[in-house]
Amino acid sequence: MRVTTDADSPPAGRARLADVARLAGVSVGTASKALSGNGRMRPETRQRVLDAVETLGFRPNHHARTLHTGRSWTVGLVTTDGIGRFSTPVLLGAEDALGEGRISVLLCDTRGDAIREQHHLRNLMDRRVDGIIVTGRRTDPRSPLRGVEPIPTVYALSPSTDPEDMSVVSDDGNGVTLAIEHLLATGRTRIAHITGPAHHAAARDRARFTVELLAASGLEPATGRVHFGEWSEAWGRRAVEALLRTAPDTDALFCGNDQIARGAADALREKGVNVPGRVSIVGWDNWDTMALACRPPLTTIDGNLAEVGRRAALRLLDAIASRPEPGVRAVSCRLVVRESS
Amino acid sequence: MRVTTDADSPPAGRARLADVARLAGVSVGTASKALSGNGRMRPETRQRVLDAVETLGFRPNHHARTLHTGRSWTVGLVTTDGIGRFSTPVLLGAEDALGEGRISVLLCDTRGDAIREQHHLRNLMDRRVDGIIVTGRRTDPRSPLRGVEPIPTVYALSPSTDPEDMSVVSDDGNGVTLAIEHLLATGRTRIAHITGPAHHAAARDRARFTVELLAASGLEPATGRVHFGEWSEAWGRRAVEALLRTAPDTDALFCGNDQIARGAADALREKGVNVPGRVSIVGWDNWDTMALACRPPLTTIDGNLAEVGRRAALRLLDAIASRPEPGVRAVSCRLVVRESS
DNA sequence: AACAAATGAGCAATCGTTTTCCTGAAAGGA
DNA sequence: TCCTTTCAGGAAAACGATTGCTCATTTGTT
Repeated sequence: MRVTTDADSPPAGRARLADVARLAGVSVGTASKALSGNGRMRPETRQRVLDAVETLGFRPNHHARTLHTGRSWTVGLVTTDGIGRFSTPVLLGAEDALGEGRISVLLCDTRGDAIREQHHLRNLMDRRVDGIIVTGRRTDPRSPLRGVEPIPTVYALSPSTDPEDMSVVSDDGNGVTLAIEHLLATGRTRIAHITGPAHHAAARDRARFTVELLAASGLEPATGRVHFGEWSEAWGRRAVEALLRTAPDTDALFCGNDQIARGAADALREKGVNVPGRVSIVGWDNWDTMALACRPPLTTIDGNLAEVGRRAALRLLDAIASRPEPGVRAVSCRLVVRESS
Repeated sequence: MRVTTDADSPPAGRARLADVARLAGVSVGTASKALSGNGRMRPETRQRVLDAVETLGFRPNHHARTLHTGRSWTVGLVTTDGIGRFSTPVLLGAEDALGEGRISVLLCDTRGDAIREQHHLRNLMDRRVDGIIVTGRRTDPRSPLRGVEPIPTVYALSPSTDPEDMSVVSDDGNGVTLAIEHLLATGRTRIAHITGPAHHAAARDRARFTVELLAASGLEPATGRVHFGEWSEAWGRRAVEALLRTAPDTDALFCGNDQIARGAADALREKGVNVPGRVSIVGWDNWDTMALACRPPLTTIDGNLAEVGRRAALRLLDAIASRPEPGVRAVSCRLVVRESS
């Protein structure tokens, strides 16, 4: 209930377009046109409206506008489980790119729960979001969202299993290439690959690319096989200990993530093996708290996750402007050379 | 432009309340009342409406509702710089508590830029958010938001400098008490405190509480003073090396965060000093990748950051329901005992 | 049986913009 | 001078729900 003492008194609360119009001596419609730049009008009229906007501190009501135009200038950001180390940069990259487009982000954390996901999706549809970005912490493909048909959706980091959907991922093949070529270029040939659990796509893919790429140079992994394990420092240490026994002539370690790499570096140092003198190490993720704290600081592959988020947002904006381009796009990785190689 | 072939045909696109009403054979107003439970009506009438809702898959338009009622069921979550290790759990805790209240979260990352902050605030006001939660990555008090007067605001993690604002923080004093009492209870008396830079409130406050609490037991820090430095492992290592020279009889380290603690643990191990045999270590943050990967796993103080977020959200909900309770509330910490003590 | 009270349901105003007509008036051309 | 364009600006209909008010019916009371 807006309180006004009489018809022409200054309005209580926030100024409405009607107040602006009255002050400028024009109709509401004209005021609207003056602001949107749609209708034609005398420059001085427009200026009067603009001045009135200034004096009253008028800001248009977002919901009224959305109600009429159907565009909410909002996108839903659905994170599959928690907001972790991987989804955070994606999320920030997306928020950044969307902010440029004056679009706001509704955050939905599903905690990996399908019920909660459906719940959030209905909410997003009720709020008439212009689009949805889905991101998870793993690179394993995920099943597409259900029941959001008319709303453009982009999958970031974890691609959709449906190739007709839009997905943006980090290019693991490219990352492997950067790492292996760097090691070969610095004269290493007996390269071991230590990585995470085989049931993670990230581990499997990187391992496969590694083996293929080594084979292309007539090489094979130092121990003849890839070492799957966990994404932990402890696994890195254990793997190195085994490695020093089985293949003591190994001259480089390519690790599936920075934690494994750091564990490996620690184990080597404690065994008196010089890094990078006798063994080079390359990690993956460029996770600063690991890579920089490592002794020596880690050479590592940066998945450019913020860029993945940015690109996902840009594709979403394209799709919203109805230029749908389905398919998976991969963002190149970056090799960050530090002292471990 | 909604396309209908004739007045009574099923509507294209999403169902509106008008469609529900027509199907149920009642007026729009009655249908609305049937759903909100506000008006009185014959049970069978209500049921007809409910059935129609079901058949049409009707979901109310959020913006239309907000436009009329003024409540958007949305809160803005403003993070001061990035979304880091500290703001993430706060954010998740808040999102969780707000989700219970069927409220959505608009994410605003200011990147520490005042211009961007103002920009986001105006946006939030345009969207008529019901409330705002402000969070940062430091515990240093921050200046209150400007120009959001009528909107309830809660500061999480970094309190507002204005005591009349609502703030929720982690209780550093309590954390220090837990840590020191644990060390004393396990027989340690020559306790050193190694922490971050003195220009961080987190470092200063924890140091002050530590000195006070030791004094209360007739003790003083092992070296007679607190060691300020950085929040890094490297500083932890350096500090320990200095400590072993100046005060070799030190029997416990209380570190300002887990990174320092981990660095300290590494340095001690490498000097052949047994942990926890000869020296106990307690860290702060319970940051799993540090605390669990540490050798030995770290005893540490958990700031319960998710709970800080939850409590901030709950206070905000209270304030929205117009029960304003200004002031700073502190969330207790938790001592997580592992093998380093 | 007659009148008052309670109840069920509809009408229409409202929220604040956008946008589509539509109307005068001014300007231009013959 | 008269007729056709162009132009400025207004009136009003959306957009989709909520809610106060009104008006018939029932129901209840002597």
